[in-house]
Amino acid sequence: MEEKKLSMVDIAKLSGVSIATVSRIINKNGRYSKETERRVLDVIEKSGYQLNLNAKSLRTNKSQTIGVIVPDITNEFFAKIVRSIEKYIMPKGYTVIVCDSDESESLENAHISTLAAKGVDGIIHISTCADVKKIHDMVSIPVVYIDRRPKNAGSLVISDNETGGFLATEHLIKKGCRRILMLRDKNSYSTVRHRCLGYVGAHEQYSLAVDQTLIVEAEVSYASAKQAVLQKLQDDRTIDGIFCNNDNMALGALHAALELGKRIPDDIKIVGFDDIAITQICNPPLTTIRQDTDLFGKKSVEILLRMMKEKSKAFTDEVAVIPVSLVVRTTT
Amino acid sequence: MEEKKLSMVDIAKLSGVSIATVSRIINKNGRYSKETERRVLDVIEKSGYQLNLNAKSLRTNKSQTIGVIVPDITNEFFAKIVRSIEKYIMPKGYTVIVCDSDESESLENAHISTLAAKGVDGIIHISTCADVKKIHDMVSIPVVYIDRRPKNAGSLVISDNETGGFLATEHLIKKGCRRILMLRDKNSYSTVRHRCLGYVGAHEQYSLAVDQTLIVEAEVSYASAKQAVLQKLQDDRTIDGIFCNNDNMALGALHAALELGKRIPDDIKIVGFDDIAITQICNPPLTTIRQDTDLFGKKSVEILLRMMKEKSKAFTDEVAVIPVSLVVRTTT
DNA sequence: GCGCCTTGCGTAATCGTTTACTCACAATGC
DNA sequence: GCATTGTGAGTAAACGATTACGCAAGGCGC
Repeated sequence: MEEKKLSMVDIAKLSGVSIATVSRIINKNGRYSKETERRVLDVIEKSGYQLNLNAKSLRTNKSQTIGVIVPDITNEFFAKIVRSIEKYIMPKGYTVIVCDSDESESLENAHISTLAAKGVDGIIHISTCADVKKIHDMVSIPVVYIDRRPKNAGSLVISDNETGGFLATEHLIKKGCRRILMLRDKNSYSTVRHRCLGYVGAHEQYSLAVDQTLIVEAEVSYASAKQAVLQKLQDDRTIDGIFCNNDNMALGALHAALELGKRIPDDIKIVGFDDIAITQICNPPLTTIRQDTDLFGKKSVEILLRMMKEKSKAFTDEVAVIPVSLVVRTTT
Repeated sequence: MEEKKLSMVDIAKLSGVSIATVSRIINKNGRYSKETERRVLDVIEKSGYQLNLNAKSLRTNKSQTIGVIVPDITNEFFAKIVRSIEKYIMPKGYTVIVCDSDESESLENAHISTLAAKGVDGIIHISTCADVKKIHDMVSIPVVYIDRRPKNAGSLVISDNETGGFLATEHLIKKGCRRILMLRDKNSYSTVRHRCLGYVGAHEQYSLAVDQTLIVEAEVSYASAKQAVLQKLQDDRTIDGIFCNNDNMALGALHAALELGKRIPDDIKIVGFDDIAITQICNPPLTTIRQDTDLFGKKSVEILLRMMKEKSKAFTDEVAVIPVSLVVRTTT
């Protein structure tokens, strides 16, 4: 039961070669005969030998591991991105360490510290910070920032949030809305700001004045959004459309409207953002702006791999913008 | 920019002590004076030195890291468990590597291999396998199996699924249902089987015959569940209650019923399982059996920590059963 | 037959820690 | 005053891999 873990030395002894040869065979580095290879592989197989990746990392100074930091893994949008990242980077031989920052800067820093101490080769980061300069003063690991765009971020993968905001608002306008409530996240992430810009842009394009009182803030939760919309709809009876910062909030808005006896989409039309699963399941199904989580993973992995390869040279920062699209359902 | 990473040797030199002392100070192992401690800590602070955890793990043969394997991180129930595990184990100084097995046995094995190679100290595992004997022949790491109960699992943390099935069914019976459809997951995990046992048990307790044609299988997805229920409700007009294997399926069932013009809960009553967020948001809100994800994390961490501490001695397998509770909402 | 390349291996240094031994010195007990 | 104990440190040997370097033997061209 308590068998000592085998090391390369054991394998070398058991197969009558040197440990250098064993290493070469395991890494397929050449300089050995077919015959020895077979013998050694045989011994490895039979003995159940397991390479010690810690030793390997120590020696080679690469860990074949990346860190992924997300604000909340129970948020379906983030979970889907994580899944996509794993899907694209595992075939390249990397392991992923997922960290949940719980939207807290200090936890975020703690995670970065341990990731650095573990010697991860790179990080994909959905950061809660407004400015990430401190992080880069602290550690020098390739980082790709995704979804949100903090100050001093190098490489980036973000959705085209402004266009998203524009498409949503334009859609509402074309459907006849003239008094469109914009329900935005209280936090001022770039995602939020850009969606607002799109909202304003659409108004300009269609020669509608932007009424600042129609831009309302709430927490990023169903409950808070519902509360805020209940309030606002009672204060302002002219509202005929709502564009929400994300689908959870949109759901809150939807239910607030229904609770007040509004008919959806006749009295009020609603558009969300993200295109998570509930949007198809809720009643009525929610019109929304789809973000391509698969492409998020794919692009960020692509860029990170490139950065890690060129680690020594100063890599150039890359920015990838992921297109969004309007998905029309029943709330508009 | 390209500063060489500092090691303990550098710190030792810079502060004029030996590297042993530096190590002792970092690990607070005693055998140094307050005075030297201050000096060394100062140097460390100023130089931005980062401990190399790979070297440490290599030397000590423990990695302060655990692996968590889940079938699908985008499933809110699993994501919440992961979050809870992190919450309870991070304060103990452990990092978590989350692996998504995508419900595939081979991916599961691949993950276990890398986790073993990385030298994780323990694993918390929601396994897709029916039997995990092979795994334990392969590696000898403490593992706590949670949620599902495979054959040859050692330590376990599972919900009281049978009681859950019983409570759900009893509730339906008490509300007047006599022809209760049980919509079960196609896969035959222990969770599924036990919920069925509860369903049968409640029938017996209330002297109702179990009609096998009322036990219907479907994939664990909204769409598949909806499809199956649409079909079944058209075939059998006598059905007046539905107990579903999880909330996503229950939502499918709910919408199938609504689509057929049934009034909920007047014509048909529905109960789900898990208590994920949508159950409160959907329309009408779903009665369900709540699983305590927080306790799942807490218990499994507790047991795993114990197993890791007693690694050398043969630890005794522990089984923790998490209580479930009925949450009554509007579908019943 | 001589130089030179290639192939197939082995030797030993190295990565950054931890820790078992030392050891000097001071304090304490009797 | 002498044995004992405790304190603050240093030396060096691991941990398990990778890899630069060395070397022998065989093949090849000329």
